[in-house]
Amino acid sequence: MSNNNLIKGSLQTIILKLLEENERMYGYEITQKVKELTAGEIKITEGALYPALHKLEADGLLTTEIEQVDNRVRKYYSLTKGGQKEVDNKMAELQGFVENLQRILNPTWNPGLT
Amino acid sequence: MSNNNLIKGSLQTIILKLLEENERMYGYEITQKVKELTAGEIKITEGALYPALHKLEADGLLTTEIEQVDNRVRKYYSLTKGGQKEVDNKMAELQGFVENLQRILNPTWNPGLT
DNA sequence: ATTATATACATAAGAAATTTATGCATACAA
DNA sequence: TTGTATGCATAAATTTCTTATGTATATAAT
Repeated sequence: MSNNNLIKGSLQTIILKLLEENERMYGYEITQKVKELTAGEIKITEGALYPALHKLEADGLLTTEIEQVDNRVRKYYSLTKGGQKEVDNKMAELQGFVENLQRILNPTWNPGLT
Repeated sequence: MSNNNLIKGSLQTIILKLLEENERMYGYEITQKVKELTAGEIKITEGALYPALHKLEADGLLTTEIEQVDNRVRKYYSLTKGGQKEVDNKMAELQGFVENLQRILNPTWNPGLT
């Protein structure tokens, strides 16, 4: 994940959320999407992405379909029902953590502000 | 750090920021402060905290003073000049990361909103 | 007495998530 | 034939953390 040593542990959440929005995606597509959304500031490395995808699949949160496109193999991932539930859990967990972080780091910050 | 596998790498930022606000603190005090600020949701473990403090000191960002209080030893930490600069760097880095995370996870979110 | 909890430091073994490096394979441009 | 892009994958090493353990003092509970 680029030069950021921050927020290890959010990769699963990123994958799940992107798949909630996009129905199905393949690995390389995810790396490009993240790069695009963050103006190149966050780069997901293959060494982090593929093991994460395999784990989510092993945990029953994702399913795969393999397709041939232009003589190249693509492995599409999509959310299972369990995966769809897990998106909300992970998002709530992450949001809660970020709020706690704000309470620690930003003394003037108030969670009720709009 | 409690049951949160999220945000590994933010501990240094937390330590530096708390020391910017409090002039000087000792290890146990830091764990209690974080617990208090987050209503017990984030608990910094000793096994994470002390090695982190030692590393920050070794890197020249913190200095220490040992004192006896009620027959117990306390090791007070405070920011060096280098440490004071590093607070801003780490905070900017973390804020930038959180913004990028929002761009990925919250499609309707706009960084310019007030 | 002695057990538990709180304060206060520290280190070591193990687990988890990542980076870095490497490998295979196709397509296209220089 | 060299480099870049696409597309998958795994292994070694590193970082960062959890869990467990150890030392020590003080106080409250059993």
